[in-house]
Amino acid sequence: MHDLIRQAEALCQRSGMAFTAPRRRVLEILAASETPMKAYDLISKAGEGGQATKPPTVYRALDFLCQLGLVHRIEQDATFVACNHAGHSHPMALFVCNTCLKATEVAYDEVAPILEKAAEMQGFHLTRLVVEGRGQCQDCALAA
Amino acid sequence: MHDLIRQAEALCQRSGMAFTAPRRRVLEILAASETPMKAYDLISKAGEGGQATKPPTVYRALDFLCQLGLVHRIEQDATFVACNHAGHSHPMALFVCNTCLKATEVAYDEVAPILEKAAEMQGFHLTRLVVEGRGQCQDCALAA
DNA sequence: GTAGGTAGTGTTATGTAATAACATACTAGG
DNA sequence: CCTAGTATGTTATTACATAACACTACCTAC
Repeated sequence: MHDLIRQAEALCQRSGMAFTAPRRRVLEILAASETPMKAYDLISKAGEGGQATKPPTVYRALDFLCQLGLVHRIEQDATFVACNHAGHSHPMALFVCNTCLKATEVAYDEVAPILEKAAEMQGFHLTRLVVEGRGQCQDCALAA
Repeated sequence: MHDLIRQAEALCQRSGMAFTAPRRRVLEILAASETPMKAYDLISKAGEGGQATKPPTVYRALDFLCQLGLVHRIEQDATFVACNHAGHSHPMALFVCNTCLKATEVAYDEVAPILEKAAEMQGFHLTRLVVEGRGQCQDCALAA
């Protein structure tokens, strides 16, 4: 979990971007969370202790972290989750458990080319692909 | 386009559901639109002419139509689009053109099993799958 | 060193998306 | 009838996201 912060620092330094206080704060909170978080939970959490934190501050940090691939936005429910496989942004699907709400990352390297091909057959050229799922994770299946 | 309305009527009758005025109105507007629409555009459009239409009315209609597979919600940007392949809700991806904003539906029957398998390998059991893309459609590629 | 550009943050205000909660109407079965 | 089920109407509010502008820090070219 502190790994992620160090990775972020390294990544920023390499690409000449600033790993500023609000960006660090947002990433720390997300990294510490078991489950994906909603933006406004993040905002109020970020405001605890220190000075009040307003929406644009957090949204800007989130945009930055998403671009670097350190954080993913889950479109289905507008939540954000820290990425384990940080840095190298290869295509991955996010599957969210309906019970415990934890997100599981699954690589879909095999699938991406197929979808790209299917799109090209209709003349459509893909630049971004979102693959998300819902269901039940292993732990919750065993617990049931 | 009126096909879609007739299909909806038939589908509702078969399953004993009511194809009521607001549901029809929302589907008509979506069917007439070239591109996916945002909810509040729908709301104001639905309110033109007749009596004012409030958000819950439209959202309820959208929920209904989505469940029947007559309409799809595009999670990336919270828009709604009428479904050409209505009724039989086989898995399909929605690819949205960044230029003309039109949505193209692409079946991914081949891909779904692969993703399900990849998920199962991590003990995750899928109940819902979202596949969405962004890029450039054929028409816009040719026009460029 | 200082003028000007770039990148980032702080702050106010507002726009946009979605739903809770409750009242009302229609309709089919007993 | 009347009542259970289904759907709509209405008010209000909650949640998600960004526009616009002021300010600071830093860097670099003259």
